[in-house]
Amino acid sequence: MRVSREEMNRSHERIVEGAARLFRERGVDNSSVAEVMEAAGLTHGGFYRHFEAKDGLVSAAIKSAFRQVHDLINSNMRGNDPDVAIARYRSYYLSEGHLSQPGSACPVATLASEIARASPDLKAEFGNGVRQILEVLSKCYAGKGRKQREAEATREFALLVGAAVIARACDSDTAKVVLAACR
Amino acid sequence: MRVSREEMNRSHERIVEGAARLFRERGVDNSSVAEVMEAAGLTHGGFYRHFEAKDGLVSAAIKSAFRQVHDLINSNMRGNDPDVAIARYRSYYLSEGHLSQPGSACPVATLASEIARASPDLKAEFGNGVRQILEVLSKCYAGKGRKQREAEATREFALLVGAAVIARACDSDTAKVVLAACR
DNA sequence: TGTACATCAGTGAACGCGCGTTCACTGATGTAC
DNA sequence: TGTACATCAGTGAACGCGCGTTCACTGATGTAC
Repeated sequence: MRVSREEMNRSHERIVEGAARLFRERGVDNSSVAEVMEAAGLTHGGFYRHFEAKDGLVSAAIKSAFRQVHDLINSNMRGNDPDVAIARYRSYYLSEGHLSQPGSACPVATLASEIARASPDLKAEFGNGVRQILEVLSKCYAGKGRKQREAEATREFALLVGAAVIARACDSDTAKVVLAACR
Repeated sequence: MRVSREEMNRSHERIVEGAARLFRERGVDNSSVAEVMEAAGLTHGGFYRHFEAKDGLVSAAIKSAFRQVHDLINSNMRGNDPDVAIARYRSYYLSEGHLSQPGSACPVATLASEIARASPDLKAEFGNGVRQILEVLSKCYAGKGRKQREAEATREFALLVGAAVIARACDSDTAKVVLAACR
């Protein structure tokens, strides 16, 4: 039966946020529309009142995941020394908590290889998210030119993404060695 | 009709090497058994004379992909200064050629996030491959203790994997910026 | 070395299954008067 | 403010499709004599 506009907006949000979590946990292709709808407390048929196809949900979920981590970085940096902020971010990124909770983790470390095979539109979406993260991290590198700060932030982020991706794909012994070297 | 043992061994090799390429290009779940067999010049039904299930092929393909890149690193280092070798490896890893040919590229940058959701056995397999790469790269860092050299090699490798993973998932403008900063 | 027979690599139709998507339907919501 | 009706968010059965896997079959290979 029809629900109110308010209720529908809440449903939409639950669908997108649930997808943002499920996609990071199990991958986009391994998360079915039915699972996403069930996580939102709905049935699969209603999905197409919210999106024309699964593709649209992927785009919305990526946006949502990036917004989430972007907010997290911003709030963690507020009131902190830039230097301290970077150290905290690195420590968080390579922490057991971040690595074992992919559903709320950085989408770059969880979704990148699937997006690598996706449409140009999704890649552009993903690129936007990456640039936003890099922009915030750049502020943590004092002195030198803007370009140099951006380059340093980029290298830092690439190191973190690489370490997280490798650690999650290996047995825990190998993961520990990799993480220890990168922390 | 039955074929000779020699012929069967050749088939097996074609299956595994084709899978190692296909899995890196399209992902494990997006490559069907039928596609792998077709790439090997066979039909899907014969697959089960070579493996009990697709899982076994994944394991063999990962081994094959790691062997391939491991050989490549080794032969590229032969006769080179350790310092030069690292620079060459970095330049190769972030090159257009390596990034645009995932089928013959480093399996860590292409398969890691899928393996992250796989069985402990596959993760152990993957961990072995990673450790072998790190071992060879470690030799390029002169002086200091063995542990310190290993840590430096690990950070270098994580940076490369992260940069490659990010670059492949973004629009080409963002990719260029990321690669320029990491080269 | 020949011969007779068991083996088994490879074929292609068929299986059950889960997927993304469609559709007729329900009934509360939103709107026009 | 009430009333009558159109709209449409959500339901659940049904669709075609591709997947991993199975199986009866074929005929060249490998083996025992």
